[in-house]
Amino acid sequence: MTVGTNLAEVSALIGDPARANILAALMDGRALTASELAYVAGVGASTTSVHLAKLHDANLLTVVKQGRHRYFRLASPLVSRMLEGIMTFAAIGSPPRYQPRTTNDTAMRLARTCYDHLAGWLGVALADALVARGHIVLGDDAGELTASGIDALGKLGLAPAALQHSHKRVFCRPCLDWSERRPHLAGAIGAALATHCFERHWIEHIRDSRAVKITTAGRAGLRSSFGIDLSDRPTL
Amino acid sequence: MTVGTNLAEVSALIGDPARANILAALMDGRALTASELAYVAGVGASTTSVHLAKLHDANLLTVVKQGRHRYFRLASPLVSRMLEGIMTFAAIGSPPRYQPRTTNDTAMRLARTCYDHLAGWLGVALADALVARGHIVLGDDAGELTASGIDALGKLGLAPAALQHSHKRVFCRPCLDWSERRPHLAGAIGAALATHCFERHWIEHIRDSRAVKITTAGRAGLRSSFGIDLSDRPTL
DNA sequence: GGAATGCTTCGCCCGAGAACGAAGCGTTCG
DNA sequence: CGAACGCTTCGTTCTCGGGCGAAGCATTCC
Repeated sequence: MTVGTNLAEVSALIGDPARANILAALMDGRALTASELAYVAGVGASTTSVHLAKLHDANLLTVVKQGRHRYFRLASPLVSRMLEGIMTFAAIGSPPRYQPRTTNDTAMRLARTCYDHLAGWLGVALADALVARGHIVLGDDAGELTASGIDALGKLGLAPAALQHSHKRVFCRPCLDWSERRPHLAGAIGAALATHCFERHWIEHIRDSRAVKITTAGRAGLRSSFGIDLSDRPTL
Repeated sequence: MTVGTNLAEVSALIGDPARANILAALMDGRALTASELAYVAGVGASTTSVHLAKLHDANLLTVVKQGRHRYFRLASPLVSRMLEGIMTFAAIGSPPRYQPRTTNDTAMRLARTCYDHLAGWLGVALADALVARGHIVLGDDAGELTASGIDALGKLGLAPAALQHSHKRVFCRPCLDWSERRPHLAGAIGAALATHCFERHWIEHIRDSRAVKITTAGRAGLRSSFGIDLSDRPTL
């Protein structure tokens, strides 16, 4: 069976804990060096080298040499999607078993990027707020911006109507959040909202992570614009 | 790393050739018995039993007892999506290496179902035909039915306008075809087209497979309705 | 130039887990 | 009721591949 074979080969590649850690660390699209990846993988440099070679051979990673460093990154958005698909199942479809929380984990669960939009508690809260106010209607597979939504987001300077009719990209769709297990907003509108938050410095990237920090200005802005209350959330 | 661990566990589960064959065989949503799965897995009954138990424990499969048979099926659409994601990468992102073709493989590549819509050569040809005639505009991530498309599909009795404004489901989106490596049509419109073809007996399910057979009536109908020429395609 | 750094290659060890066959248990058929 | 069937459990074997450290090869720093 040629189909099953490829399925098995690729999955087996991801199925090693060290390699899975490497791939998870690269999920946000950054490029990391072999040494950094050895650290996140939790194994020695020599072992990591072998793993990276395999991932590279299978076209999961691309590599660029820079001086005496070798920077690895995910080879394509296809790889990200594949990994996100597996992680989503692992988080949602799998039995809710006890998982120790790390500090970084807490930050990731509060707010992080997912491709170009927001995920984590914040991402879900944002989606909830827009749905609660009748700005967005969300289905299982797609969503729709209502007239009041076009109006409200327009007042924030987002010009959603302009995005709405490009068919290059889905305008509004739910994206299952693996930590909250509920949908957040993806598609053009999700990206626009994330950009908006970054531009106003409501959120900032946390170094070496997909997690984002919610600034003081962000706490105020998210409350006044969307009614999102962060007072009972950890400051980190 | 709690995230990477789950990723690895799930992937390792899929990463065994026997289990991958089992999952691939269940991809179309049918339920198969343990014996049938033992056959597709290519291992003995006892070994299969262990594999099925693992897949079941991890919530990838559900099982229903019926007499002395145990029927297994994929536990949820989430599992299908995950597997489709991996298979897509395996087919597209991986190096184009030599793959021996089996008879069944040929049928699968000609026409098959992908969830509820059509894939394979036929699926891509259908998408191409609609795009070429200006009925559909396809982007990377979404697609749009044009006025001429609404008109043309309406004449076939599809009432696309009715489907278009339910936001429960994406109306039209491209879905990367792993055998053709080009997009076919998914979403509500893809499903409607597939249903249309089945209802008119243009295509029929092939027993024990996701592959579909194109009937003589189908060859005529696909040509007259969409200009799809199957004369140089194998009859099987 | 020499030392330090980053990464890879090699050889070895070792454990996890996939496979099988035999035996056991429950269901159905004649 | 006995036989056949479908599936699981058990015990054993054995292979694959991940792990490490030492050594080797680049590149860069001082």
